[in-house]
Amino acid sequence: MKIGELAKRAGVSVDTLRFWEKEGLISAERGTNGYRYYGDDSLITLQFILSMKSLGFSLGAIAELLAVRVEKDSHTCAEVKSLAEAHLADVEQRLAQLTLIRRALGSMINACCGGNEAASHCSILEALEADELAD
Amino acid sequence: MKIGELAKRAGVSVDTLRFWEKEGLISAERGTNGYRYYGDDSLITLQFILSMKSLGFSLGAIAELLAVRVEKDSHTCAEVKSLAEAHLADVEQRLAQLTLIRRALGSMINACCGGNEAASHCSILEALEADELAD
DNA sequence: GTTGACTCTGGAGCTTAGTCCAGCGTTATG
DNA sequence: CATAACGCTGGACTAAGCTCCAGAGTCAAC
Repeated sequence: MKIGELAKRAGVSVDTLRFWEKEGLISAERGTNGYRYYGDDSLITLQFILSMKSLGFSLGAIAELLAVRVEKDSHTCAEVKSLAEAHLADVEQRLAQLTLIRRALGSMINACCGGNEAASHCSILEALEADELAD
Repeated sequence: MKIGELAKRAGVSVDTLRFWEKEGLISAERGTNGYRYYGDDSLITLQFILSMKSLGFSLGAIAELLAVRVEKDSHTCAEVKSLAEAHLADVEQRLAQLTLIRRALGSMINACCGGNEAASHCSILEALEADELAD
């Protein structure tokens, strides 16, 4: 498929796709006309990129994770493993933080009557502190 | 405490603190000399901001969550509750995505021998797809 | 075979989130 | 009481990550 269709299917702009290519996140076959042509696998890559981005990973970090596939044979297993382990530690930490925030938001929602009264005792910080103490 | 001490304790620059104040994330008492003075609660706010930032939330979204406390009486419980519910849905989605990525990284690490061989079969995308199928 | 939609490259411009002065006032220490 | 360290404001600058042209070629449909 051409860039326009891929962009539409992935929900990003063609400019973004060309930018991500320049940054080394995606790649494309080129026709004799100079056009970029993509397969369905590109869509999966894009969904992964969008996920990672929404989680606050930088394009550089995403490229690093993706690069392993592209440059398979130039990386040793040891390199890949330690890279993956570093990213896993990062992911674990984010999960722990998100879990705390989820609990705090849950506490706020529970404590909050939801009516038309002034929300005098609803604060994410108070909920976070209460939750952390409740451990 | 003054801005320099708060910055040091929170691990951010004084410029950043002044910028965040301008953006409505934090506030400070002012002395007659014009200096900003902070209490210990500011440190908790800053830790929350740093957590949220590392998870990819924009300053705007963080300000929105924090604003509830500051403007307590001008928000109804209903407003606060629906805001919190929207953010909770967002957090749940991030948790789900992170959990998938954690599993994929775990699979990569398991599959990867860790030796000096070429890493021909180690890819985050392959691991993700394998994991999703394995459900 | 021309019109309109699509693609290309290169470069300028924009937003977010800071970072870094300059020029000046304030505070603390020897 | 000098001087170094700290604080203030306003504004310029930066990096990341897009976004938007201009100018030119390509393709598809009528």
